[in-house]
Amino acid sequence: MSKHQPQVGYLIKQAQSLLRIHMEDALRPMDLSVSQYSCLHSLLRDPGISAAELARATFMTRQSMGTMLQQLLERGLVERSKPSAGGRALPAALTEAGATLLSAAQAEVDKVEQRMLSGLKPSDLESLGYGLNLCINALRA
Amino acid sequence: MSKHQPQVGYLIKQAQSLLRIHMEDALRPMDLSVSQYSCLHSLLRDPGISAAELARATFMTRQSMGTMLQQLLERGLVERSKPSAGGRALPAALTEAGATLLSAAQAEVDKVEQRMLSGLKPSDLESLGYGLNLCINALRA
DNA sequence: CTTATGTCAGTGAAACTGATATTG
DNA sequence: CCAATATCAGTTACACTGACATAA
Repeated sequence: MSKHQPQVGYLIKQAQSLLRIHMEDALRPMDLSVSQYSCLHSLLRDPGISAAELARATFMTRQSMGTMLQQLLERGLVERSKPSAGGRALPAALTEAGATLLSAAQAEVDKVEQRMLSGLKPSDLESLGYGLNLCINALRA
Repeated sequence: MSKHQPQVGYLIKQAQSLLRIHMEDALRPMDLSVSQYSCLHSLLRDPGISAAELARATFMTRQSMGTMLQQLLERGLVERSKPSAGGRALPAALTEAGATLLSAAQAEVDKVEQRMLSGLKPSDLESLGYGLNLCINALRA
C-alpha cells in the first residue's frame, strides 16, 4: 500500500484552509466575507451574469447566491438591471462603489497571495497552476 | 496591473470546492462528513493525539473538535482513554470499528483523488505537491 | 500564577431543501 | 407543457465566542 503519495487532496484542503483564514483577516476591515469577495470578483470578470450562473460558478445553490446578492445590493455594491431580452434572468453587475471596494479588497488579498507564493520560482508557479487546472478539469467531467 | 497571473488562490479554492463535493458524495453512504473523515484520518496518522492538537491540525477550535469527537465517540468509531501521565489531555484513537470504516471511506476517497489526478504525469504530481507545500509553509509562518 | 486542556452553554452566519410564480 | 430563473419560507449543519473547572 503506497498511500504515501504526497496526499494531494489533503494538501489542497490545508492550503485552502490557511488561505481562507488569511483572506478573512484581510477582508474583515471592509466587512466582506470570502464568499462575498469571490462573488464581487466574479462580477468583475463577467458583468451582467445572472444569479443562477453565478451560483453554478461558485458551486452554490441559486437560493444562497440570491441571499448574498441581496445583501450586496442593499449595501450598494451590486446592481441588477431589469431582465434583458431573452429569459427571466436579472443581469447583475458591480456598482461604482462595488468596483472601488473590490479594488481595495483585491489589493489586500493580493498581498496574501503574494505571501503564499513567495517561495515559488516562476517555473514552480506555472506548474502549480497547470496541475491545479488539470485537477479541476478532471473533477468537472 | 498584472492580475493575470494564473490566480492560484482562485484555483485552489475551486479545486477544493470540487474535491469537497465529490468527497461528500463518496462519504454520504457511510454517514461521514468530510470533516469527520479528516478527523478519523488524522487519528490514524497520530494515534493518541489530544483533541486540542487535533483542532490545531485542522484549523478548528477545540470546542468544535470536541463536539465532533463526541459524535464519533457515540458512534463507537473513536475512543478516548484516561489522561496519560503528564497533562490533562485525553488521548483519542480509532476503535476497531473506526479503523474499519475509515478504511472503507479511504478507498472511496482515493478513487476520487485518483480521478482528480488522472491527467497528471508523475512529474506533474510531484511539482504540484511541491508547490502546495511551499504555499502552506509560507502561510504558516 | 500561568498555561493548556476539556467541556458546558448560547449564538450566528451560511448554507441547505421545499414550494411557488414568472418567463420564453 | 417544459425548462430555467427568481424568490419566499423554514430548517439545519456547523463552527464560533464566552465562561468555567481542572491539572501540571
